[in-house]
Amino acid sequence: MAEFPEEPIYRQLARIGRTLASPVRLRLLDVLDQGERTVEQLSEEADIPLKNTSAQLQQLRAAHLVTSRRAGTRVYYRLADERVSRFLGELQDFAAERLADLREAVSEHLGEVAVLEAVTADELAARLDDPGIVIVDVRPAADHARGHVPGAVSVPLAELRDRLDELPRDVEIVAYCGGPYCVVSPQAVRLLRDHGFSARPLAGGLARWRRAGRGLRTGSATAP
Amino acid sequence: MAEFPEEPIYRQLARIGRTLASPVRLRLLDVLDQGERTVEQLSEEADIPLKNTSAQLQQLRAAHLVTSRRAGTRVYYRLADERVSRFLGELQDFAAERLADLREAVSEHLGEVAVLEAVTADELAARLDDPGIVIVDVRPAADHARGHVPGAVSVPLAELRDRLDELPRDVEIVAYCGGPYCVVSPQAVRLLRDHGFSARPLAGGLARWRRAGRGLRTGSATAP
DNA sequence: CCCATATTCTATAGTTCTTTAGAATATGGG
DNA sequence: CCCATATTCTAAAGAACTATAGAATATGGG
Repeated sequence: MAEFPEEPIYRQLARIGRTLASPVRLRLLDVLDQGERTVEQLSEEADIPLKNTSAQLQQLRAAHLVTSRRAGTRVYYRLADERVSRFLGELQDFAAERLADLREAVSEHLGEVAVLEAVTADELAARLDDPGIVIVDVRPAADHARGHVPGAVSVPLAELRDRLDELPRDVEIVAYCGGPYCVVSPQAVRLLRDHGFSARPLAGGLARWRRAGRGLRTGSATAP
Repeated sequence: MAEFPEEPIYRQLARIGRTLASPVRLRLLDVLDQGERTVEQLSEEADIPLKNTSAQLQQLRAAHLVTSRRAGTRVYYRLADERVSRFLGELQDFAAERLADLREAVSEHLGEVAVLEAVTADELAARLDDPGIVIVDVRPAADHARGHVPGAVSVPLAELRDRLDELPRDVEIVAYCGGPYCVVSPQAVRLLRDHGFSARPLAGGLARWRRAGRGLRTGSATAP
């Protein structure tokens, strides 16, 4: 056991690293970045056994990355603060930069098109007032109501096929969903393209938009 | 073993986390942030057994955080790029923000004064041309020659006691050394204060200065 | 007060990581 | 070509972490 004099300092730093060293915990953090969840919701949404979800949440809490509150018989977890979300984003960018295997896994999961042709948050921010684009929020309507990209229209993926005629054909459609590795918006883009629309996904979803310090709107919006 | 669909992505992210989960590796990264080193130099400077140093360097290289080059019979390691240094800094800030135990360990290691009364890089940058401060680089002269805060005078800690009369008594002295947890500049500050000087350390040392995107000067500088 | 539900705690098997000894490799000098 | 030096590879013991079963706790309702 190495015992250099700064060991206590680096041991503490390593606690953060260790907490970020588990795929399960990183997944939970990404889900929590979408908003507050109960243990059961997390378990279901992240597709992780309940007991393991609870156990990992204890570790996240011990590292002060999440906080919890009890409401009746449920316990709600959320990210400790907005800085955690930003740091997560930094980790993801940093990792993507240097691990080709990560870029490959993302490409495999989302599809190559979703990665290569994605609109960046900066690009979208610059074109918010451009009449040549329509922004479509393909998450469940409740998520849209809780906060969305300014001007974004809510068309949940499940309804998209039946509501194609609400969308204009002469402009570019930018579709987004929640997390940075969410497959919903790539699926929406594929569906739209199959029907002759010009569509691209938003890189990193709403999470990256928020992490870039971009504002959100709340409340509902009607179709264009 | 959890097997949610995004697992391959998060497994890759976790590789970076895992690499940052060891006190030994974090220490090695901080030493490498000071500049290129051979395995033996690292082992000695970080106070970690040679074989363990080598083993951990393999892992850092596998995660693409460091690169190496062979020169004759030595192998030199360095951080893979400047982004690694910045990310390290972000990790350190992020960890310090939420782990009271880390702040305590730093306080214990450096002394409370060094933490509470340190000059921030921003503050120092704003006062670079202020005639009311003198910046003293207390690292070995060779390190100073390789790069230093603009205007900084080289007075290695070992020589400080004998060169006190070179320093002005009517201005504030800012002393700095290399890494964020380096004890050399706090020691210099204590020595200076004991001799009636007004002195403060630079928070985070030259590492934080560099990570904040501040420029360096190279070459030698004479005493004030 | 007892019950059902949601979550956490305790204990443990299995896995992975760390450390280090000993063997192996690579380089330059004689 | 052989040797000394610096580093890495291989192997193995020990420590730490993950996942999960089973027991325990906390809450609100009847």
